[in-house]
Amino acid sequence: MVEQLALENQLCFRLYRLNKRMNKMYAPLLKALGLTYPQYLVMLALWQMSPKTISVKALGQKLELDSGTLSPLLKRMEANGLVQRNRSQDDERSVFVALTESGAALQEKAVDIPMTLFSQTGLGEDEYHQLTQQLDKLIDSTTP
Amino acid sequence: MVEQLALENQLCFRLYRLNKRMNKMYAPLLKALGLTYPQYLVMLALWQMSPKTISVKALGQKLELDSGTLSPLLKRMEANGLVQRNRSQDDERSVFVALTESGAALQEKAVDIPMTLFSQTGLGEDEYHQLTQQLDKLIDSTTP
DNA sequence: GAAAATTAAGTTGTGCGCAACTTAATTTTA
DNA sequence: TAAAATTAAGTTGCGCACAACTTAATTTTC
Repeated sequence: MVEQLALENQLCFRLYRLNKRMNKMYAPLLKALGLTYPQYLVMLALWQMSPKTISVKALGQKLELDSGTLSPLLKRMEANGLVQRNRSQDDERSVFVALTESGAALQEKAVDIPMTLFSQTGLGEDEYHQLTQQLDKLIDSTTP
Repeated sequence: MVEQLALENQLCFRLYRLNKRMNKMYAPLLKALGLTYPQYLVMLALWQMSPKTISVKALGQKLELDSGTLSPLLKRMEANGLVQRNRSQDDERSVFVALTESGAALQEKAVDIPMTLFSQTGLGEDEYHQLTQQLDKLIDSTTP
């Protein structure tokens, strides 16, 4: 057996498992808000820029998702009353996404989520910041 | 805006993006072998223990996947001639997964993948090992 | 040793995630 | 300015990933 092919030695497998575990830690908290994890990311983006709106294109660049993922996802979020979609007047190819009132109001119920999750990781501040730095380095070196 | 809710400050978002980018870096290499990324993980597990076989249950524990994911995935892999599935004689509830000849032979074409990917990250040995240590720490603190 | 509980694999339904494609609007180019 | 190229969103098809459930086999309990 080639050691490099061992499952435990794969960086990608670590990221794969961690990402799934994170998802499972978020799931119960987000379910209480009626959100899936990628929908939560959309809400984070919209809360952050509210009351400004953002095009599907720009949202896709922020979240690194294409229209094949975003279009149906945003449709579901609109059906759930979280966002509204409006075609741009300037350029009728573009669609802008805006928070509804209840979508904006949901932020209140979400403010504690990051701290709750941070506590659940059991990491110290230092370890946390070290890790984010390391991840940023790798993210930079894999710019799409 | 609450700073903690900012998209850029989320550890989970870093992991989410990195995991997706990793997948996209692997995709073309794996496509040449007729594998998807999770199928590659199954092959890594099987190559590592070959010629011993493994139950679907144990494979699921290794990869942190449940039967809802593994059953159809293994069925596709069997249809592609990579693995065989056999119900255990001892316990007819269990199914054991074994490499076919061509599945085992595929390892030769995969040996260079880890090194190729490592090169593409542009990370040094030190950075790489620091990162894996950090990730292991977090993985440990989120044991399912 | 028969009923109850547990276990392993598989099925169903939903939501991503993306490649490949379509449609319609806008921009570029000749 | 008319044709060609580009762009934005959406659709289709496929493969995960998982919750919730079903089925069948085994183990536990009384």
